[in-house]
Amino acid sequence: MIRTRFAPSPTGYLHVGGLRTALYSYLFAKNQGGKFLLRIEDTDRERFVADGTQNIINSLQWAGIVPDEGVVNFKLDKLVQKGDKGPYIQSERLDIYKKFADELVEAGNAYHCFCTPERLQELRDTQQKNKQPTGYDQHCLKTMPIDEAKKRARDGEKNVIRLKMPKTGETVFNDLIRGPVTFQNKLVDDQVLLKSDGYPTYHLAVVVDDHLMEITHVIRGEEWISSTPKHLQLYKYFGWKPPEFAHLPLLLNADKSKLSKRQGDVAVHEYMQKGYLKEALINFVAFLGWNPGTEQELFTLDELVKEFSLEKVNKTGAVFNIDKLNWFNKEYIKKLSDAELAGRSINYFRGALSLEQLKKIVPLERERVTTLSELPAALAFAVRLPEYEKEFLIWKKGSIEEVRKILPELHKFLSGIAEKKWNKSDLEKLVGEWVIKNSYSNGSVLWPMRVALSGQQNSPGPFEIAEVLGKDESMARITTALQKV
RNA sequence: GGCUUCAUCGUCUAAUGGUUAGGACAUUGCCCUUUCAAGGCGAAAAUACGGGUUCGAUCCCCGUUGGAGCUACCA
Repeated sequence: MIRTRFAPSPTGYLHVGGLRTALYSYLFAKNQGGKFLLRIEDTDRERFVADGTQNIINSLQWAGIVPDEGVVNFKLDKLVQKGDKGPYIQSERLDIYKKFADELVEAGNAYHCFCTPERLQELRDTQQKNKQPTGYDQHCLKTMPIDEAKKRARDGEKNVIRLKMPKTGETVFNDLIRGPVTFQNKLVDDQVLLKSDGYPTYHLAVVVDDHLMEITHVIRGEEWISSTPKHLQLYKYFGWKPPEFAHLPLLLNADKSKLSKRQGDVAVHEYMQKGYLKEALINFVAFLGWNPGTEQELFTLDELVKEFSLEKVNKTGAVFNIDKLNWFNKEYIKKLSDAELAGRSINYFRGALSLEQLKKIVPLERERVTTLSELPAALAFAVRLPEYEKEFLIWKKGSIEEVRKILPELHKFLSGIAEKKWNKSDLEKLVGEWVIKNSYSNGSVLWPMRVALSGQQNSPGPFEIAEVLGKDESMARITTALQKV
């Protein structure tokens, strides 16, 4: 049984890079008929963000990436966990990590270290100055008898537990995306496994949990490649079978650096609030580093599940290009029914319109907006006629005299049209015939009619507006125009 | 500095030891058109560089250059 996990750290809100990592893990698991779990890695108390976990869960839920196991929900101010391999929140597993760390020390595969941060910093500085690789020099291991170290630790002296990395040979692993990756063991640092505050570092916790939770495939960001030999060494020391690893290429800023807050929005909820559709964000993010090899570009989540494979994930970092996202969003807005569109955008209207009203007017602008949040401004003219200059009514090839002549005639003609014919196609036909009969040009009639109805120089066509507005409101707006000229 | 890794249009990408190097977004021209969109048809735009291997390399190998990641008691 394939089991993957997404294991974010609540040091902030879920960002789009994390969303993609979660998505790929989810897609792979689902494609293989496996399980996808969510684990919260909250071992960094300094950077802990109180509502981070909640935000991560909400964002994933919004996107439709639902974990089968682990932290599956946030309800009534409480995290909901599911599964028999929990807890799935690392801060609730401290005793487990402690036990395994002690086990390593007992076996001589890890050791207590009492070095001060100052000494460590100094060490790094001189190593770098001498063009040496950086890393702990095993000072405490070499200079302190094991029993003394254990005693001092037992007596409560502040210390950390470090991994005792073999200093010969090499560690090789076969990355599912990159192929074999090799490291010289002597260059791998004696990483801290258990911090002096009793919390594990990522390296210990991730190995222990992935093993205990029976994760078969670790799908994570490329930034973890260089610490993978440490993880592999831990599997070896514990005598556990390591999972497969797939390191995903990074998401990049326009300048090709690792995607960061500094250069625009990165949090999923920001896109949510701006009115990007989950379908668009998912589709877009899925295509950053993966494609099906065909020319199909629009994929639902289910279709992605069917098509996804790690073999088709590429190795190069991908720039997060908002123009492409915008295109996807427009495509998906076009696909929604009027009712769905109205439902998804109603919150942006802050109660100003009912769902029924919205359903009616939303077709006017659906092809003209990029995000849902643009809808209230775009549709304002349909709710209430804006103030406008009478010059707006003059077509570029026309004149005010022409408007003064035609508009009253048009008003008279329209008022004679029956309510039941007051719809886009009938109006188009009737007015069209009327224009021809009077030998007017389309523009000299349609332009002022459209401006009269919308109060704007740019807008949807006059007939669709007229239908949405209804006869009474339409006639009232044309009367307003008449008064202006 | 050290280690790891990557390299096709501006961006996301496809392709194969032999192609006019394909598509999408963006840009741009034309058409449609009362405006703005949408739509239709076009255009411009890429294999980083240098060596090999080969009858032939974008593709395989080596090097160079460039980018990125890591280099914490952060993940």
